[in-house]
Amino acid sequence: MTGRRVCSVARALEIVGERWSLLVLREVFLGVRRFDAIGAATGAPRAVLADRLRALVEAGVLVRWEYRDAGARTRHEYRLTGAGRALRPALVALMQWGDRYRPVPAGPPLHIEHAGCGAAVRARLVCDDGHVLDDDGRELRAYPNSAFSVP
Amino acid sequence: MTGRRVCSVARALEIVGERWSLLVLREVFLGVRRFDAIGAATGAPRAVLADRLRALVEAGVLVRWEYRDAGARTRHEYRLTGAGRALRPALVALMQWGDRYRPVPAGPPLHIEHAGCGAAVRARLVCDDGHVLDDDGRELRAYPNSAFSVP
DNA sequence: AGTCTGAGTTCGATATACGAACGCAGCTGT
DNA sequence: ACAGCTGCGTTCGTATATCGAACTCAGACT
Repeated sequence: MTGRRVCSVARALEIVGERWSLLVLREVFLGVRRFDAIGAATGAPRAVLADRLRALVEAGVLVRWEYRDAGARTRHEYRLTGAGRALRPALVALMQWGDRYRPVPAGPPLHIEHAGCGAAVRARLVCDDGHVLDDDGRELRAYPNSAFSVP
Repeated sequence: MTGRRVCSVARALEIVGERWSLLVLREVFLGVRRFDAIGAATGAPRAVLADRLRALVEAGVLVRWEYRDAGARTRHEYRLTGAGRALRPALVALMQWGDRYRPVPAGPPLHIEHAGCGAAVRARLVCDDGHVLDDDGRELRAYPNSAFSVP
């Protein structure tokens, strides 16, 4: 047994597993950074949105950035930190799963490509020797860390 | 604006975004397939677990598989479908984020490597021409599908 | 007959989510 | 100066979900 809070997926989901959190992050990735705009794009209730943004800032995934448009008062916007940007592969993986297994008639709403060569980009498993693995997971081997063995 | 249910991440999260769903799936990936075992490993309350398993089966991510141990009555276990296995990159991406940004003193609880070469495996963005992208996303270009433009 | 086990259901208490309404600060036009 | 607008939240009352513990049920074993 892997235990409860020992699981890394569980620790990640403590931050981004709340309802709306990942949708908020998706909008920030797309450049939507202001409270009302994020609310409109995701549909999250305002109170929940305020709570999620607070939690994401506290978790170090977003920062509240002060800015001022010409002739306007000081406002805030939310920007990704390094930890936030590191969530991109997870978000892309979920996006492509949605595109494939929950498609909409008009096709994928967002297309992502490699700026260098223009080819479509996907989240895949890659080993540190550079081999790109098959999606069926047959080339994969998983070892539990022995420090977590059941006593 | 990208709209609400138009977002592919949102459609994916309708299935796997409920509390416990991804943790249940992680256990099934690790070979934990029976109700009580999944419950013990995740800590999910039994009623919620029953509900999630039902939803995941209905969504085509798991199947309820009938089996019989020698001298025992018919039982059920939950197995991944193709759609379920396709969630592996998302799960690995979340796992490595948790390992990196929410580490535990003893180190990563699970190590994943390439069976062929033994090198560590990570979820990364790869284009269809085989280029592995940097994690900072600077090599990335995203286009909204014009069919979704605001009228 | 009685016990054990795996796989859920049921139940009352608590926590979260929901949408609508309200608050507030500071700019802008009059 | 003063009303109005806007961006960004907070408050409120209700609906829904989650929680842990207790209960059920079927079939095999003793």
